[in-house]
Amino acid sequence: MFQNRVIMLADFDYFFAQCEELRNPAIRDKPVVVGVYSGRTEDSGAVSTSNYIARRYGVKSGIPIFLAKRNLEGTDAVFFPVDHDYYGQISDHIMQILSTYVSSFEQVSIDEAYLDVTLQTEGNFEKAYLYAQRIKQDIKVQVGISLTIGIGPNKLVAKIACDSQKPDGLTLVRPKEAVGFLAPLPADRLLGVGKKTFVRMEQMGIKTIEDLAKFDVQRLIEVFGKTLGLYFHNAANAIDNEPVVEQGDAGSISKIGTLKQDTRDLELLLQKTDELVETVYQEVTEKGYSFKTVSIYAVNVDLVSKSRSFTLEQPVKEKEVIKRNVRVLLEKYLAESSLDVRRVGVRVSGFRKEQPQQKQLSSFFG
DNA sequence: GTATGCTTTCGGC
DNA sequence: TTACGGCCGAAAGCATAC
Repeated sequence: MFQNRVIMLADFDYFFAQCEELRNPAIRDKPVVVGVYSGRTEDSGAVSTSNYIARRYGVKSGIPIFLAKRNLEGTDAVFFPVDHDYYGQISDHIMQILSTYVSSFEQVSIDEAYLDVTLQTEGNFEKAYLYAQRIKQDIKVQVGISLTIGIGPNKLVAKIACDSQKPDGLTLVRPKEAVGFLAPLPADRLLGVGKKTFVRMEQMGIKTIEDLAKFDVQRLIEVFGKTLGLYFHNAANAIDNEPVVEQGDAGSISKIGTLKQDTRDLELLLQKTDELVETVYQEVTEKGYSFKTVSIYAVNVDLVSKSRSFTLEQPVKEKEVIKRNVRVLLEKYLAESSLDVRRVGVRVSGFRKEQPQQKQLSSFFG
């Protein structure tokens, strides 16, 4: 029908902090910091998001809250604890509006979504640019939130286009421009290229996406295997056929909590994990899942995190199975470590949806 | 030999 | 003399299956 797809990535700007600005517009010209408070001491916790004014003071996602306070001393900065329910409501509202603009929609997180607007724009990138302006304006008027949109011929290019200019950005990369747009960027900007892979690539003389695009495919396949080698070659040449599709449910459910005080006492740890198991189990049950893998997670006093997991032969759905395995995994972990634990977590994954009946099987045999 | 699955760690938000 | 969340999927490195 059309020569190319038109894909957008919409990313809500500094989302949690912008939600707080929306709730209380008087703070818009102040540094705004949203953090997760662990409850241990007054300022124990970490920054989740901050607005761009706070970022000028080096206050960004992940740093300790007390450090953020220190950096912002003498300013009229305001701090908030995360209010996930409120941000979720605003996110749902925006997502609902966005989804009316597209033929395919894929929410990737609370503040990001891919839009396939090929039909709506008739495959025309000039129309797409105007269309994106309209979408941004509509969200601004209806919800009061600004967002950044990247437009490209596929998800890969749309994502990198989006990253290139924010907040309140709109970046268009036409099909003809895509290869040149990616060319100067470091190869690790591609999904699938982590630290180790990037080092291996550098050793092969590959630093930029352009280097990767020009590299002999056969040799890429020899080094990284057929699947990855071909994927790298295509991605570097701005070829990506991943469709925009509604995401299924998450692949894992986990709960993590910070202990009142550090300990390596099994029973004290179990007190905390039992609480976490209750919440995890409730969610798993609501979704009607069976699960195959149980994991524990521990952050030691040195802030290094460790995990242990166990996969069952068959999917099961009993709370007792989680509890039993959490105990075994904690025992195993404590035997291997000598440090006190600061935070613990429980994770279950490997979900199967409960099959209420076996109708599907008949077609398989029929 | 390549694909898939499992475990642990990493990193983005 | 420090200091620091909670989640998720991706990445990495093996082991085993096909």
